[in-house]
Amino acid sequence: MTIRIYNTMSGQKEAFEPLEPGRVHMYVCGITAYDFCHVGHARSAIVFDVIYRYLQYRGFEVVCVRNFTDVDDKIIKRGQEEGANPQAIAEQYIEAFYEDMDQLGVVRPDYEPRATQFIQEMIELIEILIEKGYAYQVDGDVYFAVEKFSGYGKLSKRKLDDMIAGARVAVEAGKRHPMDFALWKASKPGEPAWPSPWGEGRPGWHIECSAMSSKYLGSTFDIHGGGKDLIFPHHENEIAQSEAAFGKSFARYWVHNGFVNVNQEKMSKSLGNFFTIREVYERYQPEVLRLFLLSSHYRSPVDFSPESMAEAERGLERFYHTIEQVSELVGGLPRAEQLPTSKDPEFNSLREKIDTILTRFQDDMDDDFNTAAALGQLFDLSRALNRFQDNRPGKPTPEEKKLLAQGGLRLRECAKVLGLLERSPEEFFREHRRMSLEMLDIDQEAVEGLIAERAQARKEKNWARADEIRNKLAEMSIVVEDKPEGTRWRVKTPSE
RNA sequence: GGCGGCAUGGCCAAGUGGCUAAGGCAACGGUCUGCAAAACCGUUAUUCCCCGGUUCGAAUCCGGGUGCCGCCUCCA
Repeated sequence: MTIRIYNTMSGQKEAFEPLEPGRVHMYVCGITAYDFCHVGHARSAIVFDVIYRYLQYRGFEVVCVRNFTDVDDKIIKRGQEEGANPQAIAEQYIEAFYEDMDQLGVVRPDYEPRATQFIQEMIELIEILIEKGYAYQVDGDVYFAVEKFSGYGKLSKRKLDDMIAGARVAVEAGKRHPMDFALWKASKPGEPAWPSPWGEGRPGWHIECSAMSSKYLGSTFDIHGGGKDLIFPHHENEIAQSEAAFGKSFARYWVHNGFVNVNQEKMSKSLGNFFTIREVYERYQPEVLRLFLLSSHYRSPVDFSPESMAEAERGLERFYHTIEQVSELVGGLPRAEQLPTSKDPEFNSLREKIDTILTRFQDDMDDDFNTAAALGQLFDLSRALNRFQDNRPGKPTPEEKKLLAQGGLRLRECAKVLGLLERSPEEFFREHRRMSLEMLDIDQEAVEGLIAERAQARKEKNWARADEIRNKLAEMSIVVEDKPEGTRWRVKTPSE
């Protein structure tokens, strides 16, 4: 079975064959560091994090590059507004980006270059483009001449004529064609500037990705990714620059993630309907956001809402509950072993589920990284594990324990590829409780006092009193669970 | 105006030519429980926006319609 990837260039799923067998070179467009990241950025990061993890899981040696744009109009503007140096602004938001991403469990790519570290390479690239007649200089600016590149529009499926027809295109003096874009911009006083053959200036946005990708991955590489909104003009322009300069085809598979919506509309700065990642962390654990975002296919839009986040939270509780139960029963999860055998049909039914989970998971993931379907397989296994334990009220036999342990282990093995269930259940539930109590402003000791009081009442079989306390706790959004070994409690979040 | 995407049960969401249309959430009934909760079992789409067509056979392909969204300016 091979991996199939939807390629924006062809508009179809294609069998994935890297340029060099066993090795994958991928480049992902990162952020422009001028503000805190929102849920849309989180989606992109998570989608490509999962692709990165999965390709490694499938045995590829992956070299992944994700850039930071640390020089650009928005950063400069922000600097002016705050009276700060643009470089400091970029630094500050790159730092914030790492804080957000680390919590989300996004693995760091192999290389994370910043545009300003590659000024010389960009200048060299622009010189090649001028030499080859693809670019021209006007005063201190250099533009790419889109008409010279015959393939312009092949990724976004547009024709130059159509583009100018409907849209208002910035009329900039000196451009030969309205769609020509800047490779180099002359800097105004007070703006960041680097010396160049065309005078003091700074690079245009698109050129950095062409320069950095070729530097780390070669002029032709396997996967290029980013949000759907980058297809035009950013990726179209990258193709034009790179293919014009190197005379070789650029990225082989173009992967684009869909948007995060709010009430069916794209989450964006301009609409003001965005939630920063750190705002989300005030109410939910980062892992909840991750599960939510992976519950839909990466190319589909997802609607961000309290309801869907609550749903993801319940889903996580379910998974961790299963792992907790299994761990308690078998005493931690040991190493991977062969699955034990038995003649018992129930045993074999679970054994079958466990035996096939890895291939079922892989089949779904191979099909264009279908995380939603893959998660379905994991929920299915989770339920099977719960069922088996539920139907064995007595002590499990050593063989049964072994089977359950392997089931728990494999559940985690698959989840890990999605960046999920990497913590202990205790940690998850503790954190869940802590956040809920804080949000509802409930005192933990008060709750525990009432629980103890109720335990006493129950001991005396004073059910009326016990229920009275339980009702009181319920009003505080506390749900109790009486277990043979004692009473547990959890906080019911308002959205539940 | 140009280009592209989406429409599946109460909600979320897989499935893109053929076994009983995954899975999650919610609801209801049951098992368990002092009663609950959690967990488990069962029930909830003869049907996949509408109308035509192709086919032995379509949610899946083609044509038309309706609705929603995105890109064409910075954007993950």
